[in-house]
Amino acid sequence: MAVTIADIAREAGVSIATVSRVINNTKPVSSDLKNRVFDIIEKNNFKPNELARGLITKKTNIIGVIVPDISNSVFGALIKGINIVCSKKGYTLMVTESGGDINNEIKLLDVLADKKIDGILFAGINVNHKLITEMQTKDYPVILVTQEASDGEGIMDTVVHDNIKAVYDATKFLIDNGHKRIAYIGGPKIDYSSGKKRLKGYKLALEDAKIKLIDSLIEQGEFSFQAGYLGMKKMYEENSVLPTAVVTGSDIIAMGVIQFLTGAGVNVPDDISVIGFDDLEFSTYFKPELSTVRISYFDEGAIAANELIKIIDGENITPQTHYVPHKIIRRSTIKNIN
Amino acid sequence: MAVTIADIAREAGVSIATVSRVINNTKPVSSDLKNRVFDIIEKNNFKPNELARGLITKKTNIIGVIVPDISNSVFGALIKGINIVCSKKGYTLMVTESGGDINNEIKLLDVLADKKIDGILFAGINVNHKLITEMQTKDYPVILVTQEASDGEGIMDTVVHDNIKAVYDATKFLIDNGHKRIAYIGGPKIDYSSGKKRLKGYKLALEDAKIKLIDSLIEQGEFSFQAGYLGMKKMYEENSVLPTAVVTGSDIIAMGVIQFLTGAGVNVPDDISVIGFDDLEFSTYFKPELSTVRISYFDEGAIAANELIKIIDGENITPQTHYVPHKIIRRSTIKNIN
DNA sequence: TTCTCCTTGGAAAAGGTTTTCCTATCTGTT
DNA sequence: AACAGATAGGAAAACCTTTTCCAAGGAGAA
Repeated sequence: MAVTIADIAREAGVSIATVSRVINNTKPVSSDLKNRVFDIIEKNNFKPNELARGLITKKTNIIGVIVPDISNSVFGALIKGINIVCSKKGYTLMVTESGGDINNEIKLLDVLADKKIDGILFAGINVNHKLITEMQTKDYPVILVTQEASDGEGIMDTVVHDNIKAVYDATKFLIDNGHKRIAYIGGPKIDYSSGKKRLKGYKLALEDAKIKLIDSLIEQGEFSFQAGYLGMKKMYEENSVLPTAVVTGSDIIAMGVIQFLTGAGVNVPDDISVIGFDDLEFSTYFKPELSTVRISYFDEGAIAANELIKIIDGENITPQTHYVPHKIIRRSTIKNIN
Repeated sequence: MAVTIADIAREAGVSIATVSRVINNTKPVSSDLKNRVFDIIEKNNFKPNELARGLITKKTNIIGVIVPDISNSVFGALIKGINIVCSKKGYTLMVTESGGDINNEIKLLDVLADKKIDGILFAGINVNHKLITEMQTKDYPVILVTQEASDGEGIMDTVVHDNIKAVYDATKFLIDNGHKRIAYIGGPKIDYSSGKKRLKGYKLALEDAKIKLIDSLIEQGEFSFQAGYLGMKKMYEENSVLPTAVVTGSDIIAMGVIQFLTGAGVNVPDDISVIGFDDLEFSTYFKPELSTVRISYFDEGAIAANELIKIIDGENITPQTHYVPHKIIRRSTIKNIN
């Protein structure tokens, strides 16, 4: 049988209340007594039962995390960032996987609620209105990370990278390197998804540079190697004149694109330049080494966790969107054709 | 205020005990009454407080996970496998990261105990005697995964791949392809670590094929790209006659090896064949496509989780080591020189 | 000296369940 | 008709804390 606070109280010859006060330092106790109690606690290796404690304090020091895919390295980095700050501040993580399915996400919101978590960090694929209203009925704080809410700006506290700006910068980087005929192969066209935002960044950059948009130079599909390969293949077959550069929605897509190109006898970067997105650890090892937009999902996680803990601690914070900076990383897949 | 079981009892005009029985189906209740209570529960969206419940049943339906590195894709796959079966069986995961540090691991064992988890899945780097004894003082079951205990075979229930056999097979595969001068570049030489086991598999295979061991063809270091690169570099510089094939301790190491080789003008696989270990998703995208030993960390996680839940459910299981099968995957980095 | 206020500590309620005893009713058997 | 045994439900203890309310004693002020 585990030792309880009552055992300590008995052995110290004081009341249970006093022991509790010593532990939590919640009311003055004479230092003599305090030391005696501490010694007895130490000796018996007593640890307060966190279930009993949570039952009354309504705090568990557990933070829930919902991600679409645990084994995806993007979310691996995110969770690592979250964990670094949470563990430092005495929180433990409850990690769940939604598969990106909204019904699953809603269910997980409840599963975690039942565990009495203190708050949730939510990484969704498509954070739509239904999801938002669902979150707002809960009695714990939720912070969006990785992905903004589809509408209702300013309602949810959010930590993301600026998808529009990032792809804008990537595209502009290619333009600055002399490219004019620039293709885009990106993620799915779900409303308000990051895929859509990234496409917008691409369009904006072309617009600002007064470059005309060519529909046949835009492909959208999954965030996968396969989709990159197929997207590039389609574009290759349907266009008599190829682009000189392609902006992609992720490193994985970029790799698929390059795979096709190389197989088709098109040299990267001599014939076509390619830029990825994310900067996976692996992108350095890829041949040719992938130029990309570096996103620190680790930082996103850390910042979001910090923000959530502030809210849990009762700081009154007005919801806002925090942008974590991105950075263009030049490696071997971009050629300056100026 | 959340609705409690007392509220339901009052509204139904029955005792709290009855409501509890209806919920848990723990004693016969007339079906009329049962339906009435269920309706009221539904209407009020009542969910039993899991803290209060856990306090008395001593069960939380939480499983703790300890891994060295959350963002490492090996552990990502492991956790995904664990989660698939746990979530299906009504358990939620509490994931923690140890950094592979033993003191941290010991601390986490307690942190999770304080959360009253029902059991732990432990993936360590070096599961030594100290750790084992520590685990055995706890009042929850622990299953080792990914990594066996250093000594005391048969004490801990364990789910791993057979490191010795896997590298043995990899080495033998090269031998069968006509190679005789085979190098090994693997993980660190910590006692009882997987690195050491893999080296043993390599040695055994050579021995069985009556091939003499050459010390200068063995390098051990971190499980990293860098270490692979440097290990191969050292070997390249110190040996006047190069190996025709190299067995590596991981895909990442293999990539480092190939990177160096390619840079030094040595062609893979024409001049030197290389085999990796793990079969990361990425190894297909690597150029040349990496031959490797496929380990399913996903399966390891799933099997281990199943095993743990059995134990939690009270099945009396004698500790044993479960081996999940591996598989040689031939891609483009091995040449048959027969 | 008397009164007030602060300090230290205890008793018991509260938090929300499950479970152990009981009791009363009903069914079926002889 | 009488009795055993099954069935249905309630009261209260138990799980282990924190916290509220109260009391006693001591210090300082008038």
